Amino acid sequence: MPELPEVETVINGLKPVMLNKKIAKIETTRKNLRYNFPENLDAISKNSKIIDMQRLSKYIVIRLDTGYSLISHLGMSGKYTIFSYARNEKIEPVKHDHVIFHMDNGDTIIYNDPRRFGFLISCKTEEEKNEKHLSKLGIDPTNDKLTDEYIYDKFQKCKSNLKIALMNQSIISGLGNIYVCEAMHRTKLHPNTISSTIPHKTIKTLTKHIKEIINEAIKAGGSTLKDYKNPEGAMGYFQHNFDVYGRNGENCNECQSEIKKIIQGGRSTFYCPKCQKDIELNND
DNA sequence: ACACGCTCCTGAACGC
DNA sequence: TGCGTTCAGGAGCGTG
Repeated sequence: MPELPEVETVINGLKPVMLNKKIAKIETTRKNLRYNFPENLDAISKNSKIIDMQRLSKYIVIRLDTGYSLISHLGMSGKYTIFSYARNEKIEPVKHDHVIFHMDNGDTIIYNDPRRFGFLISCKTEEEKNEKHLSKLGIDPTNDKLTDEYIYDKFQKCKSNLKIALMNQSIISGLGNIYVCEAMHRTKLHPNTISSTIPHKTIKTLTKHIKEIINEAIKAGGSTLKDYKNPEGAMGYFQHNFDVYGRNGENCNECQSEIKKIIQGGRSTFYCPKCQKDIELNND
């Protein structure tokens, strides 16, 4: 599933064919994904030029010279596929193609999303800061402004456990289930630890690990970008080896203990009961 | 103001 | 073999 590093990979793959290029037309094959497509999609995008593209958290923001921005989210299963006109790539429509970007140079970019948790919405570029998805975002892990002081301060005010706090997009924006699990494991913190009880020193290590893990994954994504056309022709998701995510029942790489899966906030958490101790309770 | 749990959706992975 | 059931997940939103 696309998390921050995958979105970064996708936007880097899209930039060469979209940034500073003109959109002839955006075609949609249904009314909506998670939300309805913008009613004024044609008016704001037809014959417009893409003047900027930026990843904000897990959102792809496409800024047009009409003064509007398109906001794309990949949800669970969203994929972009590029068909290059210059390279004579034949467009092959497949099930769940929902949005087709016809560029004026003949390139075609298709958004496909089987589960339709993704979306494409728009707002005026000058009103991005007030857009409901973008307005409440915390600090991105790739941003130097994400410091241990910031996280420590936020966590001091937080009553919830570490897993929930790290998933809170208004504190750190862009961290998802996978990288939260990995960061807690690398820092040897139990997912049930109450956020406010974690010492500043430990938060410092946690902050370092969050940045490390995200940067490693972005780097891994970048290295696969060279041949972004996988057998399906879709771009973006690279295989990555995780220490705990999805590995319940398997052995911890550190201590060989069995990795457990618990549910927190309705979502799976994977952790090693031996490596990851609760600071306060020192329990399993 | 916070913390839950529900909701959207499909396909993969099971179980009988 | 083939059916039915369960589950996964981002994030807004409604409820308690």
